[in-house]
Amino acid sequence: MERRELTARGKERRQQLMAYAAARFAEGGFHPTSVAEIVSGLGVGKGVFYWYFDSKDELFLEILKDAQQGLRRAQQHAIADEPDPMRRIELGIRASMQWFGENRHLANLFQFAATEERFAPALRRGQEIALADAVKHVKDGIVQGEIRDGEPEVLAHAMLGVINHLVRELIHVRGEDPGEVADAAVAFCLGGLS
Amino acid sequence: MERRELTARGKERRQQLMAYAAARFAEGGFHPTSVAEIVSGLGVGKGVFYWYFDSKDELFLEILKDAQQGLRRAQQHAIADEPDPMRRIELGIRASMQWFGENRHLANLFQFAATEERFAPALRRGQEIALADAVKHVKDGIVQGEIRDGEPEVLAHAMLGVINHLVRELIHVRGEDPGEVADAAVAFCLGGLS
DNA sequence: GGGGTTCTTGACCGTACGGTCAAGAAATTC
DNA sequence: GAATTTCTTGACCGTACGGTCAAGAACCCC
Repeated sequence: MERRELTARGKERRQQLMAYAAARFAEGGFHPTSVAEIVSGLGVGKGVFYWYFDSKDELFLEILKDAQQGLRRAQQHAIADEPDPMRRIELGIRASMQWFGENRHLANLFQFAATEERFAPALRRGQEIALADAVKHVKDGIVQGEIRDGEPEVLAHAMLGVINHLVRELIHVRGEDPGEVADAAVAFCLGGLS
Repeated sequence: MERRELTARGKERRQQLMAYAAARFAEGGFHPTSVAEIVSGLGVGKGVFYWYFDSKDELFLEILKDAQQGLRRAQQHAIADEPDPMRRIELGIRASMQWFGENRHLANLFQFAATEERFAPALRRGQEIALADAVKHVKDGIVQGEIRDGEPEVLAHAMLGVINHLVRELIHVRGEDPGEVADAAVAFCLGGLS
């Protein structure tokens, strides 16, 4: 979609729309949250929405992309200076938990995106990247003999499953501390890998 | 909702509607799949739908309840005669994978249900039961010294996370064999617990 | 085969939604 | 300060949806 250039003011509006819409989507669901609801909640006219986005779907995809980028950036930043694969895995898990702790509502959006065909491909693209990162570390760990031999992709998927689920159930629903949940996730995953 | 008595023929129709709707919801999403689409796909009039269900929402909740019951029944049946907690956990995992292998599309419905406030409570009720089952086995395992000390609920959640994610990504998306995926899940979970 | 019940039809209704657009306000540029 | 571009308004449009209902078909029981 050909996106026109925006001024600084315009970029801010765009961010405002995305942030507010993300919160509403996470709380009430994508479909039940109407465009009218989003703009009226922000006190602006409907035209504003369609000035910045071509459609409601496009907005959702942009939110999704932003979120995935943010999460990945947090992970990369956390493990940047760590050479040991096991430690990298641990730091990655902790960074993910931390990030989700600060962006609780986005877990809901990822979850929803997986359930609709038109959003699933976009979600998958981001997940493939996260998976590839994890797989690399697992392979390194196998080479070093710290991880039992097994299909690295399956092991990596298992870790993602633990992280996703604990984020949802313990951090998002039960409001537990991301640091403590991360301790449990790290212990479980490292045990599961060895 | 006061449900009237149904004849054998009526019960069959009801099942037919639920099965077909579940398949469509899983494939296209709950909201994008209209009632008109469901009935026309079955070659019946719209009145049939509203004879058996009060609303689209109620249908979804019934599908959800049925699915959760089916899964739990499969798990209970699998572990019925096994006294050892570790083996019970293993058999429970295998039974879950097996069941999801035969009901792939339902994983999507569970996923979606979690994202909308009006369905989340119903989903949660079923999950609490599954969690309680798992917690019991984990506690038994701790008593027996086969599982490291830790919050049983967190460990149980971690297992559910592994199962859910591997079902989605490996069985549903990649079409892998439930038995093999179960092997990996069991290995990862038992490692994570010990 | 008549009378009652269960089930089916599909046109119809009200509404709420995503999206458009002509008109104009603000900001920016010269 | 006029011209131009960026942004905003909100009434409006077409449509598709969930749900209703009067009418009737199918089935069942005596």
